[in-house]
Amino acid sequence: MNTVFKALADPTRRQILDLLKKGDLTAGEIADHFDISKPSISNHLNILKSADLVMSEKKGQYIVYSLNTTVFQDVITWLINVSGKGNETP
Amino acid sequence: MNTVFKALADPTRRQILDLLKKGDLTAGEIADHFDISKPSISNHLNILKSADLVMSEKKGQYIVYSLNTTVFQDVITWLINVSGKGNETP
DNA sequence: AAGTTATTTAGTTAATTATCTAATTATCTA
DNA sequence: TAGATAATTAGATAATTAACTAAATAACTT
Repeated sequence: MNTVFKALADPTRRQILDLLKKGDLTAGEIADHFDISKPSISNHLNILKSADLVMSEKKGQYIVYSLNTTVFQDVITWLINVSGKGNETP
Repeated sequence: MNTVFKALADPTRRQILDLLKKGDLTAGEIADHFDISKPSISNHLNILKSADLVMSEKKGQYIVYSLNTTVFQDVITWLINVSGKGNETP
């Protein structure tokens, strides 16, 4: 859970997720959207992958990244739980 | 928005939010739950306050902290948007 | 097989962050 | 008002993180 929050705490990584929302992309295509070196983007992708927020699949010479939407639900649940419920005066 | 994600990216701060979910607490009461110095907790509270995740109110000698639930909704919305919608092949 | 392209790994550096101790400010009580 | 308690601010240090360049790996093309 901490890994996920840490991964989400960087604006570049959130932008990457925003890009992938629109469709799958190769590592290179993702890097092209940023003014950051490819190795740095590679590192960000790794962090997102470790947090299970994205998946990667090798397609020949390319590596295609895509969103893994399942983990988001856990974060949403935590947030709803901490913010929404438990506030009723019993 | 970045401030909020950064604030949520620390386990101690998330624990503080979990505590406040159950009810308001003074800075000292919060610090008592942790093995960390009071100044460190004070710093964490400051970060949570800057992110508008908590509010503080001076009650005499004490400062009472409480959850500010409104900001959580923005984070939830972002997460739902990035994970849920936009995946339909149009 | 030699060269080119895509991506990652390794190693380094600079910036940020979490923590600590010590000192300060403010409030309460005897 | 003097002493005790609550919380913060200040300043220092250690750990983490984001970024870079250079090198390595893997797959495609001619």
